[in-house]
Amino acid sequence: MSRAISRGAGGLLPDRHRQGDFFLCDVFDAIPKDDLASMEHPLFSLATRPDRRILTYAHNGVEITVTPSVKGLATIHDKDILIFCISQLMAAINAGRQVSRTLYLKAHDLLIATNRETSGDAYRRLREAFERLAGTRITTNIVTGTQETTTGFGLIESWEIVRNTPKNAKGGGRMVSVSVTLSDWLYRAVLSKSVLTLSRDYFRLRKPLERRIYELTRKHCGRQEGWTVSVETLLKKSGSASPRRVFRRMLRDMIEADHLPDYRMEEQPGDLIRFTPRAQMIEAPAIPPRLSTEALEAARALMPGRDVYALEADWRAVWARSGAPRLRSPDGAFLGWVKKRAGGA
DNA sequence: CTTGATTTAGCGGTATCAGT
DNA sequence: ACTGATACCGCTAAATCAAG
Repeated sequence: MSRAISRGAGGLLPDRHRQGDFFLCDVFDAIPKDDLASMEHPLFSLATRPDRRILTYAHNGVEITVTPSVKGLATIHDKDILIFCISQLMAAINAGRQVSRTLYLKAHDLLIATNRETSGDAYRRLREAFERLAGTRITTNIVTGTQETTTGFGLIESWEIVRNTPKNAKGGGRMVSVSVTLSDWLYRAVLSKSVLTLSRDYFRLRKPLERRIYELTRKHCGRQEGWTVSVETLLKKSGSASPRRVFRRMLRDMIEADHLPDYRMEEQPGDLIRFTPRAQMIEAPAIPPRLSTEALEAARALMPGRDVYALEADWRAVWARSGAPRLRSPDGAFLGWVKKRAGGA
């Protein structure tokens, strides 16, 4: 009854849904101010109850204001939805498919990938998440010479949930499709591929703070040998509203749990935290295997009706997962994997 | 200046609360 | 059940103050 993986202090969530890469898009990378892009601007609330703070960041005369709607700031859970959307978009781009600002998703996929329940209550929460995402407004003023340009935008522009009317019990009230229109700037940021690949274990992180810290480390440490940061600046970068001592306590719990994918964390004297990449991160990124069009055609024949490019993306994920081995025959390996899948389900 | 007492600030811990 | 934020509690060290 008890899953070993979820036992113990602050366990990881079970890995119930393996799929393609996930990507993170830094909101401010889209803003054409180079020195801003290098900064961290916490946009998403870590709190589990409505956060109605107005966040303001100022740097070199540029001011950024994040204003929540009455529903509160978008939370880091809501960001998961955004990550999912961006990842879907990136998968389509990488597969060479046509993309647009509006994407259509299956509600079930979204809920599973973001580690939510699939109960009826989950639909309500998904709805609220969209409201927070669309309601959180970002305002910037950029001064160039004698002119000052002030722009405002939301995290997503619009959203739509389509569900069957709950007339009969048969399929009644089921959420069938979700369409999300990303804001223009976010869409352009994804198109220009200014995204960061996240560990597939990202969604297994339970704590919001763990997710946030991972994002920060992913961006700041990357593949470097280490990153040392003071608790104070980490507190600021994370956007946590907790006092420093409570925040420090959370960090120590994180160190104790040692859940962070790709990175190891330790406390150092002087109120410092050091992040070092785990062993497998050091290796240079491997070149993904190329598949011939013939192999894709053969895969299409093996699993008719399936999107072969999605299959390819899935297979690449599995390949990367297994340590990115050098393949003598990528086509053969791919077709073998597809055959196994076609036979299984 | 030294001594002692009092306030202040920071830390850690625990309980509570409102969210998922 | 578990999270982050908050409010307490007790403890310690530094800072402040009031005489001697």
